[in-house]
Amino acid sequence: MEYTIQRLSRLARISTRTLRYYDEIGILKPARINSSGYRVYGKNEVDRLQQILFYRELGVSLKSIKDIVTSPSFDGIKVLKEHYEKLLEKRGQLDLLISNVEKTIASKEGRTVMMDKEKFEGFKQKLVDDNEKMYGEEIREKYGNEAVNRSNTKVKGMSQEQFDEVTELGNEVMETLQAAFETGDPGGELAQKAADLHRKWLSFYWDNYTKEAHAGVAQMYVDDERFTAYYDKKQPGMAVFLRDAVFIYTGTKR
Amino acid sequence: MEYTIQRLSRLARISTRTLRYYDEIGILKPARINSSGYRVYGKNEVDRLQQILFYRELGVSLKSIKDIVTSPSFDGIKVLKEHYEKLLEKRGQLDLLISNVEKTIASKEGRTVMMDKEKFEGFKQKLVDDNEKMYGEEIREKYGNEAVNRSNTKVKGMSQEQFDEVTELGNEVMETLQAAFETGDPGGELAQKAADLHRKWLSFYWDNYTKEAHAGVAQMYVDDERFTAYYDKKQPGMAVFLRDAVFIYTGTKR
DNA sequence: CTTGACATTGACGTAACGTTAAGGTTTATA
DNA sequence: TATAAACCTTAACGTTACGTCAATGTCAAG
Repeated sequence: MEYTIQRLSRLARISTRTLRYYDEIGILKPARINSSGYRVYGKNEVDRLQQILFYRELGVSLKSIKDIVTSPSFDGIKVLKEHYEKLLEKRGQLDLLISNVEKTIASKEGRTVMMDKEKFEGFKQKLVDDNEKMYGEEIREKYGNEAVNRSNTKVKGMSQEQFDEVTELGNEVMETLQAAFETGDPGGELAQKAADLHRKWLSFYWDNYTKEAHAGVAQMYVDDERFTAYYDKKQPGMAVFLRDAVFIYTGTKR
Repeated sequence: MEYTIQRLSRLARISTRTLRYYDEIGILKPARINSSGYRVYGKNEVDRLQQILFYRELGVSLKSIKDIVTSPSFDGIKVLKEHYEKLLEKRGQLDLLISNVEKTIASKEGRTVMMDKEKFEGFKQKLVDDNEKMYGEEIREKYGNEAVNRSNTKVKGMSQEQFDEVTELGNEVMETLQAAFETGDPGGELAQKAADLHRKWLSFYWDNYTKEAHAGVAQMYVDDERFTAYYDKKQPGMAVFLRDAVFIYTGTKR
């Protein structure tokens, strides 16, 4: 049995455009072209289309499908498993999203939209709380940074502009640090830039900066798991890398 | 505080391209353009960007976000709720997909890929089973279609080409029926075409066609909930509509 | 005065098709 | 047999939310 493009399209419940597209990208060429230039599909093509649609149904990209159907002995199961992992991740994200939307609707239904001002206050409060957790008695004693004592009040007194600025700076530190991390050299240009940005960032919270305190904090990032978790979030080993960079920056020897 | 494009981009952790794009599509214009043609953003823009990113985080399209942020009194909660429904549906589909992929991996791991031939046999067997369920003793008696007796054997004897053809025809019936349904007129051109296609489709299963049997089957679609469920799957009321069309087609009076 | 960091607009690329547009071919019907 | 209806072709733009050059202008620092 031979099929014109439309007959095949109706059989498979897809558009003719799709079939032409599949021809174009080479995942399903017609068996032959007749004298009028019409595409003619045969049994093999029907089978192949079925395979394609099967994988498509599973959400596999056409690029991956191409790999599957063009190489006869391709490991379809491997592709499927990879795809499966992606799907699970996607569902995790979706779940998170859904719960966020739920919360938002609930809070909006209760009262009017939280004002941005309030949001900022919220952010600031959170920062203070985090600091409180971080610069607890024990850590303070251990590293002796009396300068951090006034950190909290300083944050609370920040204007929104200052807050914006420090937020931006914090982002910059992370960005630079990530780029530096990829070079693998804590004494390199990028890493030193990151250390310098980190100093600037710290200066927002501290009244007076000293190399010793800076190095102390850097060491703390490695020793205290709450900090390590934060810095290693994106890349494991980042906290150690930052410490090494800061040590070099401040001229501290391990 | 005023921001250049890059400072704002770093503050919000997005690219400058994104900000230019938001300007382009009009969801976030800069406060002003300075003498050098640079974009200058102010406090209001920061606030607005925060809103935009908030909704973006929730997966809302920029088009919808535009509606939200441009009209000051727009009902953000309504948009969120609609979006929420979509998300739930999406998760449902995703769950289905995941379980399908799971099953596929499991079955592939057990034995080699199910051959297409086998698939067709599977489809055919399913069709026979469905028919068996549908044309059960009680229905047969009620409508007296002795012709459908041989339906099953006929299906089993089909070649793949015939099978393809009848599948296509079945699809066509549904398509036409849907289009006709939208016109709302069972006596209209489209509906009569659907009835005619339905006759052709039936003829694949029947040895001899009669108007009376055709009308009987059409009535059965309405009386038997298994059929009704099938035809009403896409559009409630479709079964009744098809019956009416077939009644007109066959000249049967209700 | 040069260099580097930053800014601009413009335009192509992405994934998987949908949708015209302009024009040839086959089939059905009067 | 003429013609209309149905079907085929390629070409090319539109879709989403930006990423990524390219070519060029501006500004602060050394």
